[in-house]
Amino acid sequence: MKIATFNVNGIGSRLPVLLRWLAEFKPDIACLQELKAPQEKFPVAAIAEAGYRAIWHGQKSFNGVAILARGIDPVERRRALPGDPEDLHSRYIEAQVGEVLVGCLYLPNGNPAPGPKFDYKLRWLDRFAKHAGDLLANGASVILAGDYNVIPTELDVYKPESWVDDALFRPEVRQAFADILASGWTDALRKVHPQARIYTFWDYFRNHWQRDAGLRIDHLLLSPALAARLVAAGVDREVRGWEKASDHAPTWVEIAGA
DNA sequence: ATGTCAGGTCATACCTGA
Repeated sequence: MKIATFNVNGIGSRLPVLLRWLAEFKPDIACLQELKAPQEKFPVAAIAEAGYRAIWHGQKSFNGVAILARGIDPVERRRALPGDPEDLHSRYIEAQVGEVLVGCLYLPNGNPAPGPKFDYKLRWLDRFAKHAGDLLANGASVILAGDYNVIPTELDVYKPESWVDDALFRPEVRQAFADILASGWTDALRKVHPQARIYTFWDYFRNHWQRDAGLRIDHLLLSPALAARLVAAGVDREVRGWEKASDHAPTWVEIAGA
């Protein structure tokens, strides 16, 4: 079973890229972020035509997350992170998909740091860590996949020194991510490729894609029950080179059985 | 500071968010 995460950067203008990726790479489950579309503008018919059923949480202008599953209904469990009813950003959705519980997240970018946006990122990370801990408690097969906006280590950025003041690489943020891993979650890409330089995002500035000046910020975290069945993980890099590409590439894991 | 996208609006030129 292949489970992927893909920050599409606008599902409206990026629909041809999304449909081509689904057709060519055929993930069983796909977590999408940055729909940048209100709830009623989600292209449910085109996605159904491609063979996927979906749940989504849209928002005007920015944010927005979705879970797609091929030939099976995602059964929604929640459409917000617990802990702050006043947080109205569409950044988290969770569903049971067959035997796997799937959490799809779009963690706040947090720039500029310091500032209120960075404070919001740290609060969101704290709420996420608590929820991740709750999900671990019952031993279920859980995956938390999405755009974390976290560069975990120096191996995950083309030029660490130019990112030291960025909200994606600040020590508090890296520590929060490391604490989540230490609590029992497995960073699937890093588990399969311990030393490799792997990027999932190349911004549109300064020919970063052409220079392979990227970041690894899209992550798939596995609970112990799923980590035990991890057989492969990777990035569909070529998608970043397609016409009208998102600035992120789809990132995936292969789980044995099912 | 720069750079390039998408989506939005006191709309065909700027704003935010990334």
